[in-house]
Amino acid sequence: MQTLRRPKVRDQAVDQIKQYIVAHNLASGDRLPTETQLAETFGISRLSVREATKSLEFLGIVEAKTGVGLTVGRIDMGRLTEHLGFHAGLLDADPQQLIDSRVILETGVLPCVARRMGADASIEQRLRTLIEQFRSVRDLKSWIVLDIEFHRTLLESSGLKPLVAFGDLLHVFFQRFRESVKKAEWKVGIESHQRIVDCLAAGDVTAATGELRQHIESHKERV
Amino acid sequence: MQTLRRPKVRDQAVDQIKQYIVAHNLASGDRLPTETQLAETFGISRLSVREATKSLEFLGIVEAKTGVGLTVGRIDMGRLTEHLGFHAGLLDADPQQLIDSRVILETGVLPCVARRMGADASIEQRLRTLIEQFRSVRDLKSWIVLDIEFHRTLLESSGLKPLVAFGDLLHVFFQRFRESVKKAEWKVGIESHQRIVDCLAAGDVTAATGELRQHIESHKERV
DNA sequence: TTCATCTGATTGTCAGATAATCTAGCGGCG
DNA sequence: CGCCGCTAGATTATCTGACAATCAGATGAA
Repeated sequence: MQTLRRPKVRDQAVDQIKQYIVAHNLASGDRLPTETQLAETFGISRLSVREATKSLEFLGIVEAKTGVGLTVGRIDMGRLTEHLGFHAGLLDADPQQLIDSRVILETGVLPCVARRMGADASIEQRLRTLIEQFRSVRDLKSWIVLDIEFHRTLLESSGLKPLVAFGDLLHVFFQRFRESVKKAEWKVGIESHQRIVDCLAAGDVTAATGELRQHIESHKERV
Repeated sequence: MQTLRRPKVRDQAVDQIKQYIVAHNLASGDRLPTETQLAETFGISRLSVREATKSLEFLGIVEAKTGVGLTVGRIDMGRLTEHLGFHAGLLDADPQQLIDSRVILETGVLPCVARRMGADASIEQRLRTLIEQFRSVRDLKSWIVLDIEFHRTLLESSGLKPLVAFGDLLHVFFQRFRESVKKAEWKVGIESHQRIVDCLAAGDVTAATGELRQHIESHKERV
């Protein structure tokens, strides 16, 4: 039997606010109508509008300042990670699928990265600087930060912003595996990063792809 | 100067609820106290508790059912991507990047799809059924619906849910070019779909990849 | 001009009330 | 005994009205 449920007012409000942002082509920092105005426009109480804006604010889609008003915000994955990662058990994603997705995503951009690397020397420079920083890492926490940074930079080097955004999201769900990385594996990971950049710089995309695949799939052993 | 601001009640509530989940080691589906009880426990009004739970519900950390109560939720990537369209990486992305991202995403899953196709005949069946439906299409609107359905099915065939979610998101931003597709291009697109499935069924991933790349990149002419 | 102050606008929080919805238990009926 | 509908209680969903806290800009004095 299909339980037909009345659509909740607050969810409608969420959709309408999002729709408002899109329709008016608002960017980060732009003003939104006040809560009262939104309530009147949508024909609902201010409280329902509030629940909607508070939800959107939680994700960073809107920002609210006391005495000022609502503005369009900017989603940052750091905050998202913080809220979602507090209890890894709640994340519903198959580890196997996460790994495979990352492999496809990151190996997929390599041809693009190699091409741009040839045209812009600063890209290789940036990656190599990161690898240097790895050598002075002492604790797991900073290793994780650097590892995420490295893979993010790799995606950024492709110049494809949508994939960077998606990569960030994957990392949120990936976090829990990272925490079980053993110290012995750090060194292996660093070497692996090194080889990937070397291959790319040499224009050998195939070798870089194989190396990166193996690097990411090494997480499967910890599942 | 450091602007010290009074910590907001609902943010404290959010933290306390998260803390409650961790402290009691609750898993997905477990009951939470009622809103009233939480309000009393935290010494705040029920409204503030509500704003906190609604925010957490938005992310999927908790679930609220009318007449039942609050339970701990399960965070899935699909829900998140649904709201993540506002991420700067996507809003700012130019058409070129969207196309390139799609190429990488969809060609990336092809090896995986071909592999699964060999093991499960229903996958090929599903794709071919869609191609059949294309032949009876009359207007642009239904062609678009079918086209999206085809590419979604392709991604689903890989079994990688995260990529399906991301593909859905990309399609939202892709919508605008689709509407300028000329009728003459329909037929080309349909033939293209046909060849992709044929190549996959024959196990020729390389040919399928080339075909699919060309198929998606044909949108570049309309930018 | 420059600075302190005032004022209006806007969000933040609270209290109380009513509607909608679900679960569980009760009782009737075959 | 077992099944079914129904009621009662619990719980979230929504609304109304009110007041506090905060901030940006206007106002006015030195």
